Amino acid sequence: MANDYRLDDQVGYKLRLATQRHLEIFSQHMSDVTPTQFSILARLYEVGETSQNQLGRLVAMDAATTKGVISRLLEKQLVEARADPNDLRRRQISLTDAGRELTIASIEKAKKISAETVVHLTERDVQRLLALLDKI
Amino acid sequence: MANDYRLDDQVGYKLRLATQRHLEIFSQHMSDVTPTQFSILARLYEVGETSQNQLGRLVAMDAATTKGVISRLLEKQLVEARADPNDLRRRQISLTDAGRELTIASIEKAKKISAETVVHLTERDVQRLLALLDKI
DNA sequence: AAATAAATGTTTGCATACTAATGAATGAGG
DNA sequence: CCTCATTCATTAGTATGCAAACATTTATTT
Repeated sequence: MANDYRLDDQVGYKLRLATQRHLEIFSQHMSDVTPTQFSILARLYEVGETSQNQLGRLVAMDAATTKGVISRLLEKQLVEARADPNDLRRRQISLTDAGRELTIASIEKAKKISAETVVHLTERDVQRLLALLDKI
Repeated sequence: MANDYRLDDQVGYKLRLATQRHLEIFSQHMSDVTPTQFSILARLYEVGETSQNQLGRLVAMDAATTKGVISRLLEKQLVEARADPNDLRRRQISLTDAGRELTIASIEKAKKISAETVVHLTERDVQRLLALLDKI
């Protein structure tokens, strides 16, 4: 029977709505870069210079997607790329000074974004939610 | 301090990863239509003929996005559009016979998809997760 | 060393998604 | 009846995101 299926009760649908809400909050607080661009910057800040593909893997992003994101960050001069002398296939990516500054400032905003996203949840519920999402 | 910020612990990041996993499961089980297209079909099956904009709202989708999805469903002849005689701005959308059949069959697959997405969670945890996502 | 396999990055094509701007049609109020 | 804000649908522009095909380079096998 197809009558006992309610779209609104499905995990996937709710995930989409939650993500939608999160993205809305994100764009309100951070206008310089997109969520995807920020995750690249934040990871780059954590790990330092890395190859483009490796960086993509570190944020669970497709190689093709990563290329596009990096291109836009290059245009904004937030990251820079150089050839790896040891491996001619590789393209080493690193933060520029401007990129580092913006990343540090953005991380403070990101904390607020995360907090506002779960503003209707108790601290205990947040931990529970994160754990449940991990199991998916 | 930016040192106590871990990208991997953020709600937004985990939401993206969970969604990613879900989409992967989805595409494995349902190849005829995309998740977005399916949600339009499922809703249309629930509510019957509706205007395009209204339908978009019913699945929390932007009007511009909705237009694209409907266009592709029209090409696949799963839905049909007709002018509303009472309101010339409106475009009434409804399922074709083929669309209804595919929707009914797809709903069964969708149940499996939802189940597989939360396969690592207990029934109790699933309910908890859905409730927590609702609060976001 | 030659052949094979694997990794890296690029490009193309398709499908979301959102913003902003536009034009047509409608409805409410004066 | 007329104006004006609103609604509906479309279009253009930007940014993800994935699959598939490709060239280059590196690693592994034979």
